Amino acid sequence: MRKKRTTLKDIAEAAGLHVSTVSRALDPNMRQFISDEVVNRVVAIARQMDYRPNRMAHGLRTNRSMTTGIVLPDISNVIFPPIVRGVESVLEPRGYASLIVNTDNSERRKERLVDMLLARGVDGVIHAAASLDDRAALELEKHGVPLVTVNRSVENSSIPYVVNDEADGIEQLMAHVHGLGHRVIAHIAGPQGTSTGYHRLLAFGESSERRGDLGWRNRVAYAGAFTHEEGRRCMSELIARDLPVTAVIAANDTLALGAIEALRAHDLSCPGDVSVTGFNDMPFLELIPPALTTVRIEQFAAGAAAAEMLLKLMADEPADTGVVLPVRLVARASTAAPPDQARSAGEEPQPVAAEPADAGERAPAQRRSRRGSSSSRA
Amino acid sequence: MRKKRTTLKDIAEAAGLHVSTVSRALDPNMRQFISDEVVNRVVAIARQMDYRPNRMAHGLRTNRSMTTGIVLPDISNVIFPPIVRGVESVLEPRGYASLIVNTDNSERRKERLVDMLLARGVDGVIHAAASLDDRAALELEKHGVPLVTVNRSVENSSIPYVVNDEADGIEQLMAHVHGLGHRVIAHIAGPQGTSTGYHRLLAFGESSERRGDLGWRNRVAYAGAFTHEEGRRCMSELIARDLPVTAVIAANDTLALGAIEALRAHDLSCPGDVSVTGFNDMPFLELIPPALTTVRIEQFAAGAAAAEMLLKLMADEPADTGVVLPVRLVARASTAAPPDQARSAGEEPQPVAAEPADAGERAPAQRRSRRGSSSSRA
DNA sequence: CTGAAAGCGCTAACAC
DNA sequence: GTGTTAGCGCTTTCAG
Repeated sequence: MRKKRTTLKDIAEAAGLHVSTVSRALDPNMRQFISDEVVNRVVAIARQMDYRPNRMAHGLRTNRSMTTGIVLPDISNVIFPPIVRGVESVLEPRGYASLIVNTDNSERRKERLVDMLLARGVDGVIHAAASLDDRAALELEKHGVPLVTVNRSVENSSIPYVVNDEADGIEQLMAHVHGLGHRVIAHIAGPQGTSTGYHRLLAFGESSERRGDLGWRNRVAYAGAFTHEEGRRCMSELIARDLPVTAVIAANDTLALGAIEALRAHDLSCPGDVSVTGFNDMPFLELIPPALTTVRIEQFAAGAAAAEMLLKLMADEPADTGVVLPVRLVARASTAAPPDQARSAGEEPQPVAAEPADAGERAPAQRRSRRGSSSSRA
Repeated sequence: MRKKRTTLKDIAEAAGLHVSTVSRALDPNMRQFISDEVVNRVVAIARQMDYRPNRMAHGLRTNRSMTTGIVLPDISNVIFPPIVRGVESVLEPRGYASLIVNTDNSERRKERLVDMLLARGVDGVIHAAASLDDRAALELEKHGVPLVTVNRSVENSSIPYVVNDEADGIEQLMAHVHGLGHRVIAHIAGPQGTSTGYHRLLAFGESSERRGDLGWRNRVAYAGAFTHEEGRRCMSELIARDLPVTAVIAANDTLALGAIEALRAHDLSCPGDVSVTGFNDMPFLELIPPALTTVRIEQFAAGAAAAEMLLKLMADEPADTGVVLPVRLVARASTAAPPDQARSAGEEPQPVAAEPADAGERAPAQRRSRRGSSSSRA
């Protein structure tokens, strides 16, 4: 059985004052209207009685719970915890606590969870699991709950967002592999219901066309989720299409890891036969061979920026409609010059590492290669 | 500005009933006292008006917030998210939401955060960041807030816990390396203020002595935290002691990874010169060469078990005083037979792989070896 | 400067 | 079965 908490009333009785006076004495903004003597006495008694304001009562009265919601696809996914820490780095010092929920990419679940957050009267929500047409987000908007999406955005809405520069990230990757000599480049696209999957694909297409590659559509495989398994499946699919692909831009690191696994299963090496790139720069990535070339996104900073925006919204101050954070290429070992030569089929000559073209079509599966090296016992 | 929520009063007016009647009609446990006709009407109106019970008001009245706290060292540490998911897998279906806080291993911070949880009236707390003498946990106990520690335990207290079988895990690792022929085994001990660090060291000592090794104390390096850097530092320290160590039992995976890095920096190979083991079996570990031999703990199950206990405590039902979950050895590539021969100095002959002893003392740094293989570009 | 009174939205005796 | 009343702990007019 729990001990009864001390309330303002208890303090009031102990101090021989009215509760409202005690309330004022304990409220930094109201202290000015109370004599110093009383303030000191009340504060002393409060401390001594181990008083802790009841936030539920406070919230009921003021309609502010000092609690926010953080909606994630899955906290187990390594890219989200840093976002959460970023959010809390700004919210916690301001007195907010966070209810964290995981949608597991289920829209139904998402709506249930948002309902739950609403029921608890959250003052605002950070949404890292948004889909392009996010019903739950619109529901929050409808109820006037301040909302910022982070990492992903909601299309055709005025919902403020903090996202990464997907287009620039893809462009940097494309420039990198192009510079290495690759001319036939494939894409493992992420779920098209998410802004990340969608915009990265878009950027891949635009970047391809900018380089004179109009046939890129044939070289896209669509992942249903940002998972290892889907990466594997998509890579197998690409291999089965028997195109002369020498580089694969995966929509994120997890897909890339799966893709490399599939290559290995087909006796192809990365980067010997096929170069592969990721997106996000997950922790520990540099330790997994071949160390993945990827694009680094600043998750902590994104979370912090989103929280700053949310603070403004919660205070009814004007806030940005959106922030796009810069990203940067991290070139590692999973990309290298294509096997044999760089091919070119009508493009302008490239400045970097572009050897004279080799006209013949070449299936990607033609050369035997070393397998992954990590699991043999010494 | 937020739209006003519909309240019981709104429904009461719309239905021409009293709020208390509406309250009963909406409460599954009170429905029985209300006529079906009214129940149906109320439910219909509630749905139509998008009614959502105000949990703050409910909590204020009933003294139950339907919210629990989860205290972690750091959600960014990959072993904790699965625990959280395990907890929520049982709590969420029962209507609880969770406030997650990160202590960053600071006792001061921990107390502040527990204060914050108390202020929000959490119905119970899952504590995964307990220290052996945890003031914050005792504070919670004092206030009568149901509490279960998970992963770690609090010494000399009656606080219920869910932990892993540290002793058995260490024993399995010791049996494994001993079986491979290792006789001079070191330990990188975790922080001695945590039950994991403390009990693993204890188990290392007992297991050593059971095998006739009484000199193990000289082969222990103490890490101040479960970090990569500390693992590196401790391994360097062990190397500097110039003992004929051929195997190192690190208190967890992160320390082990740091240790392997230090070996590499000293031109020693793992497992060629020194075998290294971890504890926890973090995700992706099998992909990082040399794949670490470790002990797998069931984090999700631990979280779920802790939550089950918490549910009982919150319902004032009798609960276990503690649960010890079994662990299991995962042998991978970071352990192998010692270089040259297995040494033995007075122990009984070992059944597995124990070659005749080599009498000479041998410094661990004597043989040059291959370096880590992950970062070369093709 | 301090006190009195009302009420946030809900539940739980207690009436009828 | 349903209405009445009181009150959880707090803030916030309104008086004085």
